[in-house]
Amino acid sequence: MVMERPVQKRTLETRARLIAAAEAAVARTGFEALRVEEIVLAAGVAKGTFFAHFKDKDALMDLLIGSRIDAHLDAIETAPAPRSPEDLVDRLMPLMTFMTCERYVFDVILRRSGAAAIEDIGPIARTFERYVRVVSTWIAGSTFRRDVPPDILAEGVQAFAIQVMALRFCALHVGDGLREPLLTFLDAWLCPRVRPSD
Amino acid sequence: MVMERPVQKRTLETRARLIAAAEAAVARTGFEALRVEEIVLAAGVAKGTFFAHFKDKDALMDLLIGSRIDAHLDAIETAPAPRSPEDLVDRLMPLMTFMTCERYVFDVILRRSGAAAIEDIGPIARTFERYVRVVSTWIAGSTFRRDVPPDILAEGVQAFAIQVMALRFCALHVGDGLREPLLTFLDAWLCPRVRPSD
DNA sequence: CAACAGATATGACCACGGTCAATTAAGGAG
DNA sequence: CTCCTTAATTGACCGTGGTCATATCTGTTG
Repeated sequence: MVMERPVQKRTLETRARLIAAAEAAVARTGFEALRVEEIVLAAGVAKGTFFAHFKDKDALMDLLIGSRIDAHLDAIETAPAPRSPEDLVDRLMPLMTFMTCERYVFDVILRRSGAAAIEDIGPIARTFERYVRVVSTWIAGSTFRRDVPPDILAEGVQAFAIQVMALRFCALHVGDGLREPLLTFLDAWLCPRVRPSD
Repeated sequence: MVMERPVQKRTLETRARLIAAAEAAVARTGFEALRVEEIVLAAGVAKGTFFAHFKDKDALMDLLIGSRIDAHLDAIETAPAPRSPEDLVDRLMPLMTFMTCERYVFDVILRRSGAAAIEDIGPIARTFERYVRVVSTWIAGSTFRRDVPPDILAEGVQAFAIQVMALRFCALHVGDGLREPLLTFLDAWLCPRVRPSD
């Protein structure tokens, strides 16, 4: 007879130990310096066990980074509709600051923001959908332009945010903050001031 | 006495052989499957020699991919100003198709599009500047909106192009072409139709 | 309880990018 | 031509992510 076995308690414990060890290591040395070896040693399991729980190192990163992004979204999603592009930028700033805390983190985010197959859509990819949903809702309740649907506008906001973050790691533009350039784009995107005769 | 020695002929030959071997391998199996070992064997040099010529594997990829992007830009830069967003999309399509020919290629492009230090700005990063310059020139000669400077508009075009290409590798949107979604964005970006009273 | 089946864990092993002290070639000076 | 300095090349070696056949554990069934 076919028996569907529930996940063993042991499994959850091991997984929790791995994640805890990883978080601790990140807190100590940041994301980039994280080594699978290090996690496995701290968690007291064999290397192979790590890969029984996570498809690869990126999958763990996805989880850790994704949960931080989610925390940022939790903090802002219930905010009222922004009154201006400045408002919008203010809300997005903490998230963007986190996303650019390390070059490596930003790379992982880009790599994981879209998944090749439905079955391996990871936490980060989900946060990207959520991001668009949140921003779209804000825009729907705002006084920004109405000639384009809110979800398209929201995707545009995401595109500009990524553009600006990428610029931050570019030698030519380093030192420029995130805020000012993003504001330039969002102002033009959300509040176009073309003359009607044009 | 201080003698500045010119680069030896041998060096150029070795470098040329490495690049030729790499190009041949790419033609055979694509970018992703490229192995340093393979290149080095085909070129008849030791592994260490490879890294004497290229900082790392990514640097070679940067070169190969960058030169292809440049070829695409060569082909379109002298075109006259686009009359419509459709026109603009048409011109950008071949380049975008190349950039998304392999997931790995797109990843390299993203990773290399900005350089951490001035001294290691690579070919791809340069093509990104060139891209913006070309599009900016087009826009300056077009009938698109005038309330935002052409170079900002051009950077926006780049941001949307990247957004759309990223979407292409996303399971949820696979199958959507590049053209239609990009057109949606560029229409809203370049030809906003807000009512003056808004 | 014993026997069993499937889920978990193990660690030796591999693939591949990258390093570096040692070696060899190039070509100018005498 | 020989000597000498610097550039170029070599390949054994390393770090790290990832695999997989084997061993162990767990909960179930009779």
